[in-house]
Amino acid sequence: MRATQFFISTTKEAPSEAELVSHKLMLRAGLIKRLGSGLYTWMPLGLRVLRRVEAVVREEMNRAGAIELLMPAVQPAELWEETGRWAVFGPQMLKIKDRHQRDFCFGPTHEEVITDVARREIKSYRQLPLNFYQIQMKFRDEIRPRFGVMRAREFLMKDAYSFHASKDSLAATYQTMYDAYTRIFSRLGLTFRAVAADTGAIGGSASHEFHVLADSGEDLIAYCPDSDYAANIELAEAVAPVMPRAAATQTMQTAATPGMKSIDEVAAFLKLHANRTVKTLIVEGDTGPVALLLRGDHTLNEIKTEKVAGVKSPFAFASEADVRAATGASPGSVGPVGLTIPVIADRAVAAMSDFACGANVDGQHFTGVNFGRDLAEPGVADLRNVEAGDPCPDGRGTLQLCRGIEVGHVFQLGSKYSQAMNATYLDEAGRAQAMEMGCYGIGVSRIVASAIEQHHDERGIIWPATMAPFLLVIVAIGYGKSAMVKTAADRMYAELTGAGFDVLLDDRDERPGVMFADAELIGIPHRVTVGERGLKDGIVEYQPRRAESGRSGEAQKIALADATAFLTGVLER
RNA sequence: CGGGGUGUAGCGCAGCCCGGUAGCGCGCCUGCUUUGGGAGCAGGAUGUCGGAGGUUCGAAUCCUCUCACCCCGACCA
Repeated sequence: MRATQFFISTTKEAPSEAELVSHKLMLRAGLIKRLGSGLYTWMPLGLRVLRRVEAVVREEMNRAGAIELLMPAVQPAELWEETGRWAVFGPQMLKIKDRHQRDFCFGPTHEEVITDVARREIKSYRQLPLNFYQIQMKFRDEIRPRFGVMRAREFLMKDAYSFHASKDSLAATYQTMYDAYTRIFSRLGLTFRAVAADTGAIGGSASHEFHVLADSGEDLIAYCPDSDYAANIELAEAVAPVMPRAAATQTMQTAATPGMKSIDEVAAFLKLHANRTVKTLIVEGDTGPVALLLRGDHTLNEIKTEKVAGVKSPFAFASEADVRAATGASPGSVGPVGLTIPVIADRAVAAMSDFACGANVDGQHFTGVNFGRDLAEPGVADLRNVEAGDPCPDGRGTLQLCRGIEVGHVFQLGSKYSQAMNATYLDEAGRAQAMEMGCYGIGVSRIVASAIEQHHDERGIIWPATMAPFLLVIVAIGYGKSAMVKTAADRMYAELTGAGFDVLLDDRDERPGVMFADAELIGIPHRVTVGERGLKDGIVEYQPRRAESGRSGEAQKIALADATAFLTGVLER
């Protein structure tokens, strides 16, 4: 591609809305343009990158035996009503009406559509297993779109759905997909980690997320340096303390804590560490409010909590009025002593003695509280988020936390959708059986942003070769003025393009600085500079795009006669 | 949904407090000079000041409403 026949629109300054490096660089490099909140145009240069990522995903999916198809982006409501998700999916789903006032949605995901395909097409166990995938725009009406294409409302996703006659077959395909994902993210040059993930209300036996590791990531991952344990913090188990509960040594006393609402205030006032206090959270339960007890310095894990028996799912805090009705006190002074509603303590709380908590009278707390003496033994569950230094659930070492960007998710669905939609096949005995299903997603557009998060410097993007929009840029200095430069650059371009490489010939009538700066901002992995200065001595200069390898440059001088051969060797690597 | 903030040329911003009819940098156009790290000089174009209403002789500026966008929060016992 010649720059004069392409469209490059770089800027020195990024629009003020951009927060994240990747967002700023994508805007500055002219990869994307914003149309509205969470809506982006992929400009020609950005689209090249997106297509590159797609190509790797497609290759590996095909290699793993998945079969590509393409489903409609707009889906009828009836399908979603069959699974009950029309009502359940919530405001994230963009619902639209056609001219006949019939309900549709812009697909946020495609389980319903693919299951409909499967139930129409698959009749016999002989046809199974099957794994279908597509690469398509999804729309999810995020509460707060942000970070450019990282959390956009419309985004490109690869979604695959597999169908099986047995759980074993599902497990085998699940592993195949897991391995394919590992290959995909490795080929794309990303530093990533597969982590155990929440299986949610859907159930099923296994789910893993693939996270690109980056401090800017929105997810927290708990991992163990001493074992292969890694889990999303939503899921990571906080194990019970090994030390048994100490015997009570204090008597329960009332302390006036006027106006104090937060644990920090109360703990500071009582001269206690927050880990000697218990906070009581009133949440909605299946049959009225439920009290949850958490150590003062711990944080509630809503995902784990909503799976606890008796707690309402989805998770919701009780209203202030309900808190008052259930406890007689306002939030801030609530405690478990004397409550008549169900009380569930986190494992850490269950092992506490002589603790402080709210007294169910505004402005009062108790100290020296003990289970079994001052109040009944509570129900016990794992309610809290793990913290760095917590013991690893597999018993080997301690947990660390890091941040990640979720770029992939594999899931064993089981028969949830096939049962709801009556997707059955006939087994060997001629009996109708619900198909086992798996689903496997990759955020294609998000990969582009996350790659930049991992690969950039102060000059711009540094693309891994597998997703670069061009592999090499020929910076031709004075292309329009110097016949010598034009001849050499054209020949090199023709030879390398002929050899199948994606080469950008910068034949613009720009000053050298502009061309160098653009090449670095856009992040093309290899650069060769052709100018009269070098050609007079029969040389051109080669420089790879590496972190911090700017103008100080360790440019390598190459004889013009050897240039094509040299570059071919470099690019093939 | 709650809180905060911002809307002025394609982009980044000033002007607003203290009302007098809009400016700077980058970019863009023309010409000349320049050509190995985002050129110089000269000339030029571009704005319903987010929208609606109000106050006023007069509104980018003050008031009201509204829309859009950004950030933070949605952990409080």
